[in-house]
Order: sequence, then C-alpha cells, then structure tokens
Amino acid sequence: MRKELAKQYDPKNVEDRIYQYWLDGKYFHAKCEPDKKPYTIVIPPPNITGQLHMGHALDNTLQDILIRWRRMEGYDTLWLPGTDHASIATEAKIVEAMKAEGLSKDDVGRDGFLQRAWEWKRKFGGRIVEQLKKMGSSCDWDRERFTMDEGCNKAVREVFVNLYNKGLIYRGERIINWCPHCLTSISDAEVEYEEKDGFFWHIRYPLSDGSGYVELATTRPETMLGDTGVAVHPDDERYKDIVGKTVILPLVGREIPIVADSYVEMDFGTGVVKMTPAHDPNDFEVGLRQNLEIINVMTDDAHMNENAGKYCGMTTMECRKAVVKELEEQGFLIKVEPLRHNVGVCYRCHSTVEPRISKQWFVKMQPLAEPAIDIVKNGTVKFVPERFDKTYYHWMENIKDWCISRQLWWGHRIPAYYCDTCGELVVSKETPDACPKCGAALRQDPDTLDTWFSSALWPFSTLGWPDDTPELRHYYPTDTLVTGYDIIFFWVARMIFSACEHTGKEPFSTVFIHGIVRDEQGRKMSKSLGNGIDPLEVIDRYGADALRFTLATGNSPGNDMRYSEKKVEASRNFANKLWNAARFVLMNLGEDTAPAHIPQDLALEDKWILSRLNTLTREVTENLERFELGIAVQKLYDFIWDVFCDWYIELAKIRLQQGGDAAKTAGDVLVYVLTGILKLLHPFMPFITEEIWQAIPHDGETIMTSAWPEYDPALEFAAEEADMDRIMAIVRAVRNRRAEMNVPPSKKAKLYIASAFVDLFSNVSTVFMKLAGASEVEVGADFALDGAVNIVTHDAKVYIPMGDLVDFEAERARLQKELAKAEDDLAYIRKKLDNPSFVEKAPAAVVQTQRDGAARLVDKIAMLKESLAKLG
RNA sequence: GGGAGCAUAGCUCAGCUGGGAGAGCACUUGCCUUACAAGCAAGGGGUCACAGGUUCGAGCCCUGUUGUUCCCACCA
Repeated sequence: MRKELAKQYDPKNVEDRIYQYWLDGKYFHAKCEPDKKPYTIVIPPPNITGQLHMGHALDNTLQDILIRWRRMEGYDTLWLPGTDHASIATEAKIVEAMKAEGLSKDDVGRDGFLQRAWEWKRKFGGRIVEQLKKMGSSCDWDRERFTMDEGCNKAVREVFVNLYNKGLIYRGERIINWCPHCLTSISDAEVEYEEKDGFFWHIRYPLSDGSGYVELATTRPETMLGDTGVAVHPDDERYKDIVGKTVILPLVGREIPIVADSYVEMDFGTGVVKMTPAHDPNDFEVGLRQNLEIINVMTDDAHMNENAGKYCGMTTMECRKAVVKELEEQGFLIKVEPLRHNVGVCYRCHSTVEPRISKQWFVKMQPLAEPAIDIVKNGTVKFVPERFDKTYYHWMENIKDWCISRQLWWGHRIPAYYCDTCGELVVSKETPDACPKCGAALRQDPDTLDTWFSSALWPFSTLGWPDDTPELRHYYPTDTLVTGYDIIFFWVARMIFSACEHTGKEPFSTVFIHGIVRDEQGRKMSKSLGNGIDPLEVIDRYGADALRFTLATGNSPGNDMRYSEKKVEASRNFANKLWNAARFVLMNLGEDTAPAHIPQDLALEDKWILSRLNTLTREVTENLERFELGIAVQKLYDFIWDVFCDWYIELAKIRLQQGGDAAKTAGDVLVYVLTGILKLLHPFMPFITEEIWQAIPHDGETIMTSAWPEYDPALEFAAEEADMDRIMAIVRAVRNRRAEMNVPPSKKAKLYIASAFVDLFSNVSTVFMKLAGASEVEVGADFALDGAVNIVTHDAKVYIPMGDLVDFEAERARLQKELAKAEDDLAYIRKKLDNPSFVEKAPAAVVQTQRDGAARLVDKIAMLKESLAKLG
C-alpha cells in the first residue's frame, strides 16, 4: 500500500521524523574508506555561548548542500562538526552568572571557576548543535569536536612548543590593546574602530629655558601625565630651533625633550605632538627610536595608577576632567574644539580600548606569512569569489606580530613555566615536575591563549594531528571551507599559515566565501537593533527546507543578501508545488510501478522532458562545481515549476486518461523525471525530497545515498525539443488570443492549423484540445476561412472561427502591428548579416543563428501577409 | 589615505567565458480546468547610474564621473 499524501505539505509532520531516520541509519557517518575519494568540510565551529542565527543558517545550508551533493556523487564524505570554547565570550557569561550569586572570579579561584565553566559548557554547549540539526545538517556527529577537548589541547601545546623552539613565539613587553572591561589584552584583529564625537584640547607646554611655549593638541589629555617627550617633523622650519631643547610638562613639572621624528605630520594640528610611549602605539614606536622614557600611568581597569601622582585612583574619565580643569586654571589650555574621530573598541564588549605597555606572548608573523601568501598565489588555496585573495594578501603582507596571551582563565593555558628561584623559563608539552636547572618548584604562566589560536588548528587538530591517524591521512587536506568574509582575518588566514607551518600542506583547497544576511531594510541583524530573525522560528512556521531554499536562492558568492519573509513564503509555496506534483504522480501509478526507469515507446513529450531533464542535470552539476549554488537552485525552480508541472504533467494527463500502455509509459516517465528532480533538489531541500522519494517507487534506503544523476548523451533529443517548441508556441499563441478576446475557457473552438509540419501537428491534436481550448483540430497546407481569428507563429498560421466574436478591423490592426514588428526585427538582423565584418569576424554559430532567425522571420512575414490579404 | 563591492522592472535580486534583458513579490484581466487558490492561464512594466572608449556587436571588457556600502590604515 502506497502512502497517501496530504493535500498540503506540512514540514512539521516530516522533518524531525526524517532526521531521526537518517541518524538511525548512520548515513551521516564517514567511514574513512581509503579506496574512495574523500570530500571533507570542517565546520566553522560555532561558539558554545551562541544561539543559531541567520549567519549560521546560511553558512550551514551552503555546507550541507555541498556535502549532500558530493555524498550522492559517491565521495567518502566527511562533514566534521564541533564547537568553539570562545574564551572571552564564555568567560564573560560565567562571570555574569557568578555576579548574580554575589561571587567574583577571585572568590571561587581558578579551579572553581573552571569547574563552573565546564559545567556551563556541559549544560549549554550542546544547544547550538541541536539547533544545527533542525536545519537538516548532515554532519558526522560521531566525530563532533570541541576546541578545548583533549585532542585540540594536545595540538595546541604541540604547536606552541614547536613555534617557541623555532623562535617564532616570544614573550616581550610591547604596547598592546587592553580591554578595560574584559580585563585582558586583545589582538589587533580584535579591535574595531567606531567614529565617536570627542574634543581636541589645545594645550601649551612651556620651554624650560623660558623662551616661550609650544602649542599642541590632544584628544586624550589625561595621558599627558605619562608624556615623556614632544615631537616635531625634522623638516619643519617653524620648529627647527627648538629641537633638542626641553619643555616643562604642565601639572607634572617633568622636564621632557623635544625630538624630531618624521612620524609627525606637519600640516595636521600645530605640527607638534605630545609623546606618551606607554599609551599610544605610534608614540611607542617613536619612543623606541628617540629613546624616550616609558611611564605607565594607568591600571589595567582604566584607572590612574601611582605614576599619575595626585590623580592616582581616578578613572581615566575623571582624570581627564581634572586635568583639563587644572590646565585651564593654570593658563595652559588654549582652546577646546569638537572633533569627530575614530576610537578603537573591543569587538566583544565595545569598550574603548586602552593601548598600554604589557608583557605578553606573541607569534612572530613574518616568517609564517610568507608561505601562506605563496600557497594562495600558486593556486593551491583558492578563494571563491577570487577577489577576496586581495583582502587576504593585503592583510598578510602588512601583518604585525600576533598577541596571543589573554588574561583569562577559560582557554588553553600557556605551556610556559617559570622558576621563581633561578629565573629559568621552561616551555614544554608535558607539565614539568620541577625546574630542570635548580630543581625548585615551577609556576605555570597564568595566562591562556587567544581562542583563535586553537581554531587556527581546527582543520587538522580535529583529524587527529599531531598523531598520524588514518583520518588525517585520508581526509586531510580538507576540500572546502565555507565561511563569511567577516572572519577571513580572524580565522581563515590563521588556519592557512598554521597549516603551512605545522602540516606542510594547505588546510583546504577552496575557501567558499559568503556575505552576511541582512534584514529587510538592508541593515545588519544585531541584538542592539533587535532586528534579528530567529531561524528556528522561521523553521517552525515554514519548514527548514523553505528556509534553506531561500538562503540558497539568495546566495551569490561573497555578496550580502536581504532576508524577507516574502522570500520564505515563495520557497514554502515551491515546496508545496513539488509536493502536489508528487501527489499527482502517486495518484496515477499502478501498484506494480517499478522504480525509476525509462520505458519503451516514448512519446514526443517524453523525449522532450527527458532531454530537458538531461540538460538540467548537466547544468546543475556544473553550477555546483563552480559554487554557483544560487544559479543551480534557480534552474531547479524553473524546471520543476514551469517545465515539469506546467507543461509535462498537463501533457501527461492526456495519456493517463487514455489508460493502457500509453498511460503506463507516461507513468513511468513521470516517476523517472520526478526521481531525477528529487535527487537534484535533495541537497537544497533534504526533508521534502526524502519524504516524497520514500513514497514513490524507489531502490535503496534513503535518497541521501542514492546516486547523483549524470548527463547522458543518449538522452539528448534535439529534434523533439524543437518540435515541442513549435507545438508550445501555438498553444501559447492561441491562449493569448483567447485571453485577449475574453473567450472563457469553457468555450471551445475548432483550430485550423496551416503549416508545413502537417504530421507533427496532426499527431498532437489532443494536446491542442487539452491545452488550447480546441474542440477539434484540422491541419493542412492552407485554409480559406471567413470570419476567423488569425494567429501566426514562426511555423504555422492558425485560424479560429469565432463567428460574430471576430472584429475584422481589430484583426487587421493586430496583424499589421505584428507584421511591422516582424519587419523591424528582420531589418535589424539583415543589417547585421549585410555587414561584411560581422559575417567575417563573428563565430560561425552566431552567424548561423542570425541566418536561421532571418529565415523564420521571412516565413512569418509571408504568413502574416497572406492572412492580411485574406481579410481583404 | 589605501582597497573592494554594489548601482538592471514599483520592491528584492539573478544574469556563467561579450551575440537584441530574466525571476520572485507587487500590479491588471480571466479562471474553483478532477496535483496544487500556497493554484492555473494571459498581460502591463526596464535609454541595464552617467560620460567616453575597445569591438562587427557591450548590462557584461577598459577609462573617467556620480551615488552608495564595506574592509584596511589610524593624523596626535
């Protein structure tokens, strides 16, 4: 007994059940079969703190499409899932949770804190994974990983020690970006810039010799407490005489030198800059060159420290006010002007970042960047779309050392150990028992590593590296990395140089880049705007297939897309259309219908649809190979709706009603084409295609592992396609005329078709009766009819006797108009063909197309003239 | 300051290596035609931002202009 399908497709009755069926069948599991060609994607691991948002939905839809397609193509397919520990974000959550209990990090201590963090991970870390399942993601859940699991930790320690031993990781006192809210250093990549309104305070510093003042301006007056110099440009004539002199720092009284450095812009401000090497990266550089003293005047939580003298203890903002007030009172403040300028903020919490001197661990980037640039330049790693390689090169070529230490507890702890007795530093994969030099107890560095340090190893750490595992040998390098352009720097670039350095190979061969999903008005979806759309809610209302289809349709590599519910509705309607097409097929099948096969005695329309499906198969496959997912999905939509449903099913009805062998053939072709459609569509809409596939005659357990359709030259029927076009042109033209004349569909009329294709049109009279409102059809060389509507296609003149409905004047006018149009068209083509350079230089095929077009127009013009002549 | 994207129908966007422009939604008209009204049929609507250039031929390639968005740098 075949399953009855409901009149409307209801994803709620289908999706969870199907997903469980796939899980039970272990179809997602990659078996690591060395004799099969592998295809591997590692998931961009979502943060354990995260909730599924549209970005994930898009990213995972694209990955699942590629994975499901390759799986059907017969690859040993691995989609490796996992989550990221997200040190800053997670730590912030734990701290917040503890705050509610009235506890601080120090209250619970490091071990207590980590216990809570792991507890939190156990509780909530799986949430986003469950949400990914709702999308239909066919990840190999048996291989799920976590960036802080034992294997990843082993890889992290291996990498850290390797780089350290090569001198590529070092510890040093540098100016770094400090987030006063997260209380940790962050890397350059983690600083964002926001335009903010501020002020430009113009101050004068008196020369020590009493000969006058220098005037300068600053946006951060509180930092003057740490000033250790004043700089001018060496070529600046205005200040030539004072270079080498000193000034007395107002409020502080410190005598500081005036130096000349080409960093200073002569035309900006007064051309004089105060130097605060401890709190400004540029000043720091100048300070190194000019031997300026470094005086840190701030604490790690944005307060002033003891070096700030009486301002000690104030917040930086309080200090700013106090300093400005005193400068004014003492006559050092010249003026204040408003200034809109860029301020660096923490990408996590958006607090203003304080640049400060601090002892941190760094990765020396230059030696790592070079091979990473080469591997993209020589095409081993490709960006799709290509233009992103520019972004990548620019970043890699100007890269600065990477600050990797974080003053956090949640993360991979730095495997460096200090001997407080003899000062020895030990960097080691294994935890050393005692100082190898003096035997005293060791103290491990309290800091952890940047989250991205472990995600940079993700493509190989998840496959077992540094151990030589069968998985690593078989699946690595991986194939495609699917991610948004917003994390090229954070993640993609770092994976590439890490893979080059540690595995000697590329981490993946293609980086498939997508844009971000914006809201209906084109704004970024964000928590603060409250304009985010919850994918789970969309799935609940429209189904995962509809959401996936929408996201795939809108995808053009590298470009942003707008989300709108209208689009999801259209996708839902499409799913319903397919559902009903399947219902129709099912209703017309005998109990003994075999699974998809091509029957004998194909009718014209059978060959036509098979040929069209064949072309579709080739094109969709090619589009997928080129990552043109949006184009592929559009072609499927058009084929299923316009070609299969609107034409083929309607044509098949004729023979299905006739019964007998003709009906059986039609039924077989319906099953064949429907099966092909389901397979091609499956990567995009996995649930509904599986549900239908299970309901129609089929071989195998799941469409997931059925064979991807292949282009077959034997199924190309060019002549039949041309014939069908002739027939369809007449059907369309007749419908058009009837609609124009407001003839109701119920009113049938005889069709006289005058054409050279007598046999073709005679054989399909039932088609015209079914689709073009014909009561009967007569085909011949020509007819002499009075009072008929005249229709002319390229291949035929069609007359419909409509008696008193016919308005001769209108008929004549319409034919005249069509004639004029045809003559214009012909003139246009003739002009081309009469141009010797066109005929000479254009490809032969193009010239031939134009000649054919001209010939068709000549025929059409002749027929139009005949019709006009008959009207008198 | 440097780089990149986008500009096509009322709206949202496709348009692959150049060969007389497409879809969805919206709109108009007629249809409950036994798969589907979340549907069927027919239709209206576009100097492809602007100006040059290359070419037999440009929405597509080149140059410039305008508008817009983003990334990087960070002039204190």
